[in-house]
This record gives sequence, structure tokens and C-alpha cells, in this order.
Amino acid sequence: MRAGVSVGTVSNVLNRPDVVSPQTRERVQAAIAQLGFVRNESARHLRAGRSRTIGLVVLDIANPFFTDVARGVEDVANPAGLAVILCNSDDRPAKEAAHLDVLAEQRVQGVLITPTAALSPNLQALRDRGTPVVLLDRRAPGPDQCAVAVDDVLGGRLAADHLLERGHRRIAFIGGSSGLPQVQERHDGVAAAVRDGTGSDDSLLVLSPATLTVAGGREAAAQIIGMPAGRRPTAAVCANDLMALGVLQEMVRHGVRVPDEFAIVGYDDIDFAAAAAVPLTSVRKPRQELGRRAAELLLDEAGDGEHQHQQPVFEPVLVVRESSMVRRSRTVAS
Amino acid sequence: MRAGVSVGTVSNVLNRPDVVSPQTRERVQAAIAQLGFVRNESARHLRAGRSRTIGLVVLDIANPFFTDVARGVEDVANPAGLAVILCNSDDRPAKEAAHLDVLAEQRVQGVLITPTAALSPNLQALRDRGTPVVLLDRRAPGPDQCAVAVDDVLGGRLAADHLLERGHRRIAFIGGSSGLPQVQERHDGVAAAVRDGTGSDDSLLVLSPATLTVAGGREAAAQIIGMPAGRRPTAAVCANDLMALGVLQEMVRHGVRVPDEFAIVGYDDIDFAAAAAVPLTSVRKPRQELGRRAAELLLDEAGDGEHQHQQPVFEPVLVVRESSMVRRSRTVAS
DNA sequence: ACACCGGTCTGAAACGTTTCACATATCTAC
DNA sequence: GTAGATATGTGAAACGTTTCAGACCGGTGT
Repeated sequence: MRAGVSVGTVSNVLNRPDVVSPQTRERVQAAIAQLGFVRNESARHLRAGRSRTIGLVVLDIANPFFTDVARGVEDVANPAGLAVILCNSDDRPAKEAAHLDVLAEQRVQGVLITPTAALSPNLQALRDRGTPVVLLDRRAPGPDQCAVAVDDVLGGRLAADHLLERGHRRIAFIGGSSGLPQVQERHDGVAAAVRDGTGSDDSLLVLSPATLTVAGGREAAAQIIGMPAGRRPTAAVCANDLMALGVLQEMVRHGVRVPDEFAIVGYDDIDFAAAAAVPLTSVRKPRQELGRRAAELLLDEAGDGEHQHQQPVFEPVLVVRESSMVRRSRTVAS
Repeated sequence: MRAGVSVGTVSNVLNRPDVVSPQTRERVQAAIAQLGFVRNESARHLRAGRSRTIGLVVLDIANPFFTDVARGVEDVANPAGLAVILCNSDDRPAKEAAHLDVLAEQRVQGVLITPTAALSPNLQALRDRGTPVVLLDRRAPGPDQCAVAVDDVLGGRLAADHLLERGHRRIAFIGGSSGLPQVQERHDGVAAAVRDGTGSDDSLLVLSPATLTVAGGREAAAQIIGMPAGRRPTAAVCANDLMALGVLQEMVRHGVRVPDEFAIVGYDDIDFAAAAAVPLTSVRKPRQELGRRAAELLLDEAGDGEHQHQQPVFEPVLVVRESSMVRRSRTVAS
């Protein structure tokens, strides 16, 4: 080597500086700086057996909910010296599977994932190989793994109870058709609340647009607008804020006044919910906290010590804004 | 090996299946499936010298502009078998430098980056080591590298001309204080247009909130609201849509009617701009196309063939919506 | 019978680290 | 002065691939 020293010593300088004499250390560090030497992670982790990266697979990178979660993950992973490989499955099992394969080949320390409806065999394969997997915003199917979830039944209930209190008696639940359990839970909460509140199952209309996006929301709103006035719902709980924004856009476009003629409650409480054409009432989830907690669990599981699987469930909170308020006087648009 | 075959043959089965006999191939593939064998990328690319990943460093992961760009990058990178490591610098040079170091250690094939104001020495170091770097949404300092940019001077001009046409004579430009050249260009375009349109430099008020975020927008709006009515601008061009949304929120909160009392033009035309409390006029950039183009240039540079550095500049388009329209009759809120 | 060929497979080197057993030098205590 | 301990450095093995020179084999043309 440049510094007239063996590679073993260089390794020591980098990893256990205390074990090498100050002079040598400085000499080596000078050489490193001069040569622009950068340690090769591939070699390093070929030896170590796994890399200093974790994978994060989300359903929709364009949904701010997930970027907020990602931020939480980064907050924990980066200080621990781990790089995050962020993958977007677009709620498509094939894309998800492809991403998981890549992550397996990269020998990531672990994977954080909000999976598509069915738990992919690739995910199980990953776990079988000993890679820790933490489910994000999804309950675990069994006690043998970590999962960070939100009580979505409660969330659905909060949303529906709020609308019922405001006098609404025909309520729509707008979820996607992908069969995600989170969405199913939200539906169940809404359905239970509506049943309890009205004594009837007919008060709930369930719509399942193709995607859980703004476009999906518009699609559902168009359906609602096309219904005869007598049967048309007067309010909707949406499975996420993107859809709620879509519903709002379509309603406004057709001259349906929100919330006077139609009330909307979203879910997730992304930042844009508050900035919408009509500020959205929404069910708030601790977005960054979800990511942080999941990353912490992953690090713990990937670490050397004992690991107890944990499955924390966060409680959502309803944030009431204009989109669900009965307005008394009509002032300035806002 | 399980299939009674040498490792060299396994490698051939995986990488050049045509060179191995059908029987052997099947035998090996069966063994692979049965053992759940997953090739180790670290080893593979220790040999190859670089990994099958590229790095993408953005200024603000919470800004939908960048997630749209990221989507474009993925559209190109994934089909090419490359994983994308998405990093968020938060417009902080230190975070950016740390991310670049990690990417260097990972021996990424290349880096796509929207850099902070000053070009980091770490970036130059990366290039010196032979790693291709493509600048994203930023002009190249010289001809010796690829960059994908947008004509932001033109964008600023479009925005300002639009407001001038509507009769505004006191206009604010709201940019961040981080000194990003993109923001500077937008400012220059606005300043030039205002000078041409009014014959005076005094017509332009420049505000520089701390961050290019919704919070920054609110901060700037508060400043404007605090000004005496006679000197207060009647319209603002914001350096991005997040700030425009912030301005809008703060104006609404203080009862300032938009666009009647104050007009707003944003920049980027993120999807949420159209869904805002008052739909935002904005300067549209080809977000996904920026990402795609940048990724294509990176792949070309990282490939074996000849590479010509390219520096495409996209032209932005003004999308006019309600936030800058003088309303004639006041109908329903929208 | 021979050389040669293409097709198929093997074995070993190489990639750049970490780690561990071991060598060497220096110090401490008697 | 010697034994032992401590501090510092060396050298080689190992990680799991890819790659390349060559071995082997049955067939072909002469």
C-alpha cells in the first residue's frame, strides 16, 4: 500500500482505529485522502454476509402518506448507517415481487413493506432465508413477525360517527377494489358505525373504484352524481385522502357544494388535505411515527441481541375541517 | 453442488443459459428452486466492479415534484434491471454529502442528483472516480457532463407576463434563501418581465423564506400581509407549488380573497396545484419526462458504447387556473 | 488412423474486504 | 537479565461470484 502498510492494517484503521498506533493511523489516513480511496461495500459485505441497506416497499410513491412514512424510516435508518432502497409496487403484485427479488439479491438487512392484498410468496421466501420483514400499515397474519399498524376499524368508526352526528343518513364508503385489508378494516368500521347509528344496513353504499388515487376518487364521485337524488348519499368516507381529493374535485366540477350538499371525510390526513379546495376532514395517522417505529423494530430484529416480535397498533384521530361541517352562513370561498 | 455440477456451470446457467446443455440446465434450475438459492449481488459485483444500482438524490422527498421525477427514473431504470436508491438531501449539503459517500461505497453505476446550491466536492470526487453523474433540474456548469434542465428564466417570464397582463403592477417573487440556481433563474425571468412590463425595478418585491416548503410560503405571505396596503404587492410568483399553497393558506386564513385581492402563480404544476383551495395557476414542467430523460442519459453514459454528453433543456408551459384570474362574477366556491 | 472441431463442463484465479492466528517489538516486574 | 505481558503489525484464509484456459468427448473430414 501507499502508506507502506498491509491491507489488514488499513482495515483496522477504518474499523478499529484504537488498535493501531497514532502515527500509522495518520499515515494511512493521509494516503486514503490522497488516493481518494473509497471502501468497497460489495467486498465488505460479501464478507459480512449482508449489506448495509434496508428495503422499503410502498404501495404508491405518489401518495404523500408514504413519503412521510419514508421520512420516518430514513430518520432511523440513516443515523444507523443504513441506506434505504425505496421501491414502489404501485399496488401490483408483479412489481412487488420483482422488487423483493432485487432486495433479496442485494442481501438487504431487512425489508419494510406495505404489501399488496395477498402476501407474496417472495416475501415468505425472504423470511425463510432469515431476512427480517416488518409489515407497515398492515396487521401481521401471525405472532411470528413484526408489524406496525393503525386501528383502521376505529378510524372508520370515527369518520362515520362524525357524519352520523351531523345528521347524515345515507353514507358512501369509497375504497379501492384491490382488497387491501387496511381498506377492508376501514370499511368494517364505517359499516359497524352506520349500522349502530341507523339500525339499517341499507344506509351504507360501498363504491370500489379501480385505484386508490385521485382518479379513483373522481370515478366514484361521478357514480354518485349519476344516482337519483332520492337514493344518492349525502356524505362519503374515503379510504384515503387522495380519493377524497378526487371526490371533492369532481363534486366541485359538477357544481355540487361541499359540504352543504355533500360532505367528505378522508383518511391519512396528508398535508394537502388541509390545503384542499375545501379543507378536508380526515382521519389522522401518525405517518412519520409509523415509519420510525417500523424501522426501529427492523433494526432490533436485524441486530444481534434478543428480539421480541412486536405488533404495535396506533390509534387514529379524527381531524375535523370544513369538508364535513354544515355551514351556517356562507361567506367567502375558502 | 446439489446438482452435481461445478459452480462455474451454475454461473453459466444463470448468465449464459445457451452455453449449457438442456439437461444440465434443467437439473441446475431444479436444484436452485429447491434450495431457494438467491445469487449474491455483493459477490457478483465485487467481481464486476460495480453494482446494479443507481442513486437518485433529491432536494425534498415530500415535494410531489420529486416523487414524479422519481417515477420517471424508475420507469427507465427498473426495466434495465437497476435498483434505484432514493436519497433525500432536504436541501442540506451535509446530508447530501453523506448520501453521496454511501452511494460511492455502494459502487452505484451512476448518480442522478438535484444538488444543493453549491456543487459538493463529494460529487466531483465521485466523477473523478469515473462514476457518471447526471444533474437533474439543474444546468451543468460545463460541457463535460450530462444535465437535464428546464428553462426557468422562460418559466419566470411566463408567470410574470401573465400577471402583468392581468394588470398587476406590484408583484412579489417568493423564493427560498438557499441560493439554488433554479430559483435564481426563475427570479431573473420574473425580474426581466417586470422590468420590461413596468419600466421600473421597484415593482418587484423579492421575499426569501427559510425553506422552499408550504411553511416557507406561509412565512412569506405573513410578511406580505404585514405590509401597508399602499406598498403591498397584489400578486406573487412562487418558486414552487408548495410555497404557493402555503401563501394561499395564509391569505385565506387572514381573509384575503384569492385571486380578487391577491393573485398567486405557482411553479412545477404538481397534481395538488389543481386541487387546491383555489386551483393554482402554475408553470408546468415535464416532471416524469425529466426523470426518464435523465435516467436514459445516465444509462447511456454508464454503458459500454460511445457517450456524448447532452444537456437537454425543456420548455415550461403556463397553466392558468383560478388563483390568478380576475373573477367577473362570483359563483360557487371552487 | 489422425487431426481438428464444436459443444460441454471443470477448476482455479481474481475481485476487495474482514478476521484471526501469529510474529515482532517494547515495556514491566522481579 | 529474563519471563511474561502489552502493543502493534503481518499474512493468509474466507466470503460467492465471474471468467478464462483448458479437459474431455463424440463426431467429421481427410
